[in-house]
Amino acid sequence: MKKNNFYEKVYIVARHIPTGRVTSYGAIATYLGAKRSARMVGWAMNNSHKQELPVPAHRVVNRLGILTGKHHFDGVNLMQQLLENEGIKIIENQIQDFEKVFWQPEGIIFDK
DNA sequence: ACCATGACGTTTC
DNA sequence: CGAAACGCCATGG
Repeated sequence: MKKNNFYEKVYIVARHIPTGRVTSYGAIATYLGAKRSARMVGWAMNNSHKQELPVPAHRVVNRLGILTGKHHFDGVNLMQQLLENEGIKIIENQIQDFEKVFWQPEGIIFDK
């Protein structure tokens, strides 16, 4: 993991997700200029736990607002609990009112 | 350079 | 609705 551009950005963006809001892998990828690399974003999340700074990966879901990556957390309920704890309603692994809690990356400052 | 992998996305069945 | 087939692309062996 020496990559400092793509992953770094992904982590930075993820850390900018406001509490109680969520975004999608595709949104992040698009914001980073590689809209076709949503998979990379997901993969970055996979490595996110290795980062020193905490990355709220639970606030990143797929474009349908489904917690596809929940299996990568401690328990399959952790991700959902974290989100619900922030006021997000989830039913059957799917975020309710996804459009309302969706957060589009913007105004992010990439340190570097 | 080639091949495999993947927390995606879209389309099709 | 669920599964599968593609497409896409960065990363690592």
